[in-house]
Amino acid sequence: MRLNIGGVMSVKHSTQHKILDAAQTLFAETGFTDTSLRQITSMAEVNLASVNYHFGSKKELIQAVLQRYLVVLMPRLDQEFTRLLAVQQPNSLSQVLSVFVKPLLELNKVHQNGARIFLQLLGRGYTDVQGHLRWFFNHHYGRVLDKLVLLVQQACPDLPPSELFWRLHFSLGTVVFTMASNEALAEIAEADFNEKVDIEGVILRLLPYLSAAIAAPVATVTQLSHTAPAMASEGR
Amino acid sequence: MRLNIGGVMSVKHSTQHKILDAAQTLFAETGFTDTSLRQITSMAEVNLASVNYHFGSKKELIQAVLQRYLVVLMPRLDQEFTRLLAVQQPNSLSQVLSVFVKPLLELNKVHQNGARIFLQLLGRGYTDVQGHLRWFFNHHYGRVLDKLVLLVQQACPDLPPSELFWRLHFSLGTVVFTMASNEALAEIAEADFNEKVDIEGVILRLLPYLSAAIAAPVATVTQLSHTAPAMASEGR
DNA sequence: TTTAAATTCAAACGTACATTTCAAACATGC
DNA sequence: GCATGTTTGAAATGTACGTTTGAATTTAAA
Repeated sequence: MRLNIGGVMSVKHSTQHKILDAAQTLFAETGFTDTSLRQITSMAEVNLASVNYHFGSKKELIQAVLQRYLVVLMPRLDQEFTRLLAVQQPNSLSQVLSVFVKPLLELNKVHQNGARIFLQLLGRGYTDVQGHLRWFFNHHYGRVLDKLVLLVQQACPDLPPSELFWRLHFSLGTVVFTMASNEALAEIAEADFNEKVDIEGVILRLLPYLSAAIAAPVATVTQLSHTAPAMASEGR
Repeated sequence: MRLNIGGVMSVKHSTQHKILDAAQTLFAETGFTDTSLRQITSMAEVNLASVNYHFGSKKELIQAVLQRYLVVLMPRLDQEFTRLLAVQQPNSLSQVLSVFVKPLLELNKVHQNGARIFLQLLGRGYTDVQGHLRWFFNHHYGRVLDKLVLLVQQACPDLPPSELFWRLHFSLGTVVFTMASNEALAEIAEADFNEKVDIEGVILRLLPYLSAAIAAPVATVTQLSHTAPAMASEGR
């Protein structure tokens, strides 16, 4: 029989567990498409067929790897969002963004380096094609993210909804890309600035950056046309 | 014989040209690894073997696709950077970032939707594994980007170099991710806000966002430890 | 027109992949 | 200890890939 992903197999590292551990590492490093089941089962020291036996397919394995973190993270985030929404006066933007920090870092309890690995996987999920992952995210966790939008809206009442939409996606891009190339960046940072940077360091560097970015003054039409004059686009 | 990428074959669409056009579209949509030469040659309506005949390998095709834009964009950027570096008093951050707009939009002359396609390809180049592309970028255009760093440094003299390093990469992520998912975002924006958005619109929305982000106040140690208290990380 | 090079073409090659198969090993409750 | 259900194992299947080949065709110079 197969499945039973959420169940408590535990005790000694089961085959499922070994597969998940190897898969997340390789997926985070190399992306989903560029990681083969043979690499995974070889690193996990299990038989090739066991992936399809336990998870059904590679696609479902990918989702299982993400689920392990999402089922921990999203309820925590939901709880934080709900708490912030309950207070009387609106929260500041940096307050809103700060609630990500603890839940994310608690992913380190799920697995060593869990926070980094999860964010890398999230990045892969958005940049690799993997259409099923986008659907997967929205279908399961769309409600939670709606609360985030509401909170940011309250924190930045002057921001038009469409501008807020774009800026939240800009911010998602910042996080996701940073995490996808995290290893390379951390290496360079260490070599060039002699600065050891862990995932917590990166997250804390992101906060002021994103706070300022999302709350930036909206460019007026005159400013825009002055900044980038002439140049008729042929595009679209 | 093969190669002669920069040459003026023109007249009627040559096989090389047709391959490049099809390849850039598919690469931008699906990424490098997930696009097969068979898809490309089928869309281009040329023989499968012609890719290897004209470009040598898939890897070299990828580089050729990018080169078509880079050879136009980078000298233009270099010229703008040099101009800004020549003026007496330092430029503001938004002045520095604004110089990207025109050179980018001029890529629409290289090919229809060239600016969007190039930025999407750039994103793929950073997020897909493709180690050779990172080397390719740095080797050919590292000098130009050094000037950008210098300009931003002058515009934000209070920013420590390591902080600047991270923020520039955050910004790269913002741009690259936005462009990679540009199509999906533009669709949503149009559906939800009845707002037609082209590549120029996105770029102009990015400017104030990035300006504010890069110039954000640097979080002090006390601020950091207050924002995210306790929670000892087990990571790394 | 002849000739040689450049290009196209259909076919094949070798490799790697996800997935399936089915027998063997293992565990578990009776 | 036997029988039953679960998990593993080695091997094979079929598909898709990048690349190579060599003959056919087109191009362009002599």
